[in-house]
Amino acid sequence: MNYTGNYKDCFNCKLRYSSVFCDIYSEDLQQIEESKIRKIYTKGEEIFKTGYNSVGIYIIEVGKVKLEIPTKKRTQIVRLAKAGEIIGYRSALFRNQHDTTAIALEKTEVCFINKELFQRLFRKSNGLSLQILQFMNSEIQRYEKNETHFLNKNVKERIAAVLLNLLTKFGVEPVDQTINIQLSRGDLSSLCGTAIETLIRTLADLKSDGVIGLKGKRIRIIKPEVLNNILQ
Amino acid sequence: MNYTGNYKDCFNCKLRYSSVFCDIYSEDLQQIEESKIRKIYTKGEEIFKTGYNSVGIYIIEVGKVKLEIPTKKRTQIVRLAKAGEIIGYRSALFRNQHDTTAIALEKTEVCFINKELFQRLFRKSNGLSLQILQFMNSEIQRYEKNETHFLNKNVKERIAAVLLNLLTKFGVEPVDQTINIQLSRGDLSSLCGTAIETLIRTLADLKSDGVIGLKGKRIRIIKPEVLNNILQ
DNA sequence: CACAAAAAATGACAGATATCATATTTCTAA
DNA sequence: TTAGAAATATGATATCTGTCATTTTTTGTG
Repeated sequence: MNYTGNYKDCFNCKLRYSSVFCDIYSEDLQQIEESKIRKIYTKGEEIFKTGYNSVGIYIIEVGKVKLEIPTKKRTQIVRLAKAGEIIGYRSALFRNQHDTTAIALEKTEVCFINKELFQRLFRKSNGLSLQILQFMNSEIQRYEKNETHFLNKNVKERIAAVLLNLLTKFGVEPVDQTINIQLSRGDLSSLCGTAIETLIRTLADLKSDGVIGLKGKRIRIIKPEVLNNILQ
Repeated sequence: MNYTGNYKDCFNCKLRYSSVFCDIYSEDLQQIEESKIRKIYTKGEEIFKTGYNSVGIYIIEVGKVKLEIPTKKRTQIVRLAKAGEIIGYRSALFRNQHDTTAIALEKTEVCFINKELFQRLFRKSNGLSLQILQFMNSEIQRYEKNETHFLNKNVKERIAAVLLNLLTKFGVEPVDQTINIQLSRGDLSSLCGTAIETLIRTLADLKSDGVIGLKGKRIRIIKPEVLNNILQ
C-alpha cells in the first residue's frame, strides 16, 4: 500500500507543531528522525492489543484510530485519536502491557518510536514531558465529564453530547458539511453507551426532526443548537 | 476543633513515604515545612468548589474526601481520596478553576501548600513530578475501567464492582471487618451510577443472600467471591 | 431527653431501553 | 457482476431501573 504523498522528514513535519513534540530540541528531533519507523495500517487493522507488551509509541500522521477495552459482553471504545495525536504512550512510559486495543478506523499512517528512545526523550526533554502531562490532564478532564454525563443523562442526551463532541474534535468535510469521521453504528453506540438498535432509532428521530442529516456513515449536524438544548 | 494528637513535622511525617512527596529533597521539604498550613474540616464541609480559582493543594493527613461534579439533576462523585493523597493538584498545576468540589466525608485534617510553591517544587523536583505523573496514569486507568464497567454492566454488577473497589482502597475496620469508609446511600448510589432506591434494594438483596452485612452506613463484605462472580 | 429534620427503607408503577427476531440495504471478494 | 456476508434498519416485547409516594429509622440539636 502506498503512503500519502505529502510526507516530510521530522524537521519539515507541520503536524509536529500541534503535537506533544512541538517544544523539543532539534538534537532530540534528529534522534527521532533517525530511528523512527513509518508504518501504514488499513481500515480495521490492529495497531496494538490489550495485554501485549508495549514496544513504543505511535504518532498518527494520517488517519484515525479507536482505542477500546474488550469485555465479556462487548468492547468499549474509550478514546478516539486523530492526526497529530500519540497513542500507546502510557504503556510505553508506565507499564509494559497495553490496557487498550488500538484499531485503525480508516487507512492510517503512523510514525513509530521505540519505547527506549521515547522514555529517554521523556526524561530528558521538559518540553515533551510537560506536553504529555497536559494531555493527560485533558484526558482526565474528559473522563470526568464522561462519567458525569454517562451516569446522569438518558440516551438521547448522551447521543447529543457525543455528536457535538465529534463535531468539535473532527470538524466537518468542506464538501458536504458532514462530521469528518466515519464510525459504524456499532462504534457510535459504544461511544454513546447504548444498544445499537436504540442508537439507530434515536438517530432516525433526530433526522426526521431535521436536527441531523444522515447518509450512510456520514452525519451532518444541521441544528447544533437543538442538540445543545437536549443537553440543557 | 482539635487536631489529632499524632501530628509530626514534615520530616517526621510517616505518611510522606506513601505520598507523591516520597522522593523529594530535604531542602524542598524544608520549604514545605515552613510554608504549609494545617487545616481541619468537619464532616460535610467544603474544601474547595467547582468554578473557583485554585489557591493550592491539600494533602490529606487524616480523613476522607469526596470529589464531585455538580449537574442539573444531581451531583456526580468522580473520586474518593484518603489519607496520603493530594487533592486539587490538577487545577493548581494546569488551570485556575477547580472542576470538582471537594467535601470532607468525615473530620479531615489536611496540609495546605500554596499554588506558587507547589508549581515551583513540581518544576524543580523530578521525584515529585514523576510521582504525580504516575498518579495521573493510575487515574486514567481507573476512569477507563469505570467507563467500561458503567456502560456495559447492570446495576447489580456495578454495585458489586464498587463494593470491591471500596474494600481494596479503604480496607476494613479491625473490630468488625466492615469497609473502612462510611458513605451515605446517596453517595454510594452516585458512585454506582444508580438511583438511591435501586441501590438500597440491591444492598438489601445482597444482605439477604448473606453476601454482605449492613449496619447503618457500615458495610461488611462477607462473601467477596460472590461479588466477584457477579462481575464474572 | 425530645423534637425536628434528614436519611433510609419499602411499595407501586410507568417508561426508557435492551433484547430478540426479522427484514432490508450495503459492502466485499471471488 | 453477483452471491454471500456484514451492516443497518424496523418491529415486538420484556424487564430493568427510575420516579413518586409513603413509612420507618436515624441523626442532630436545643
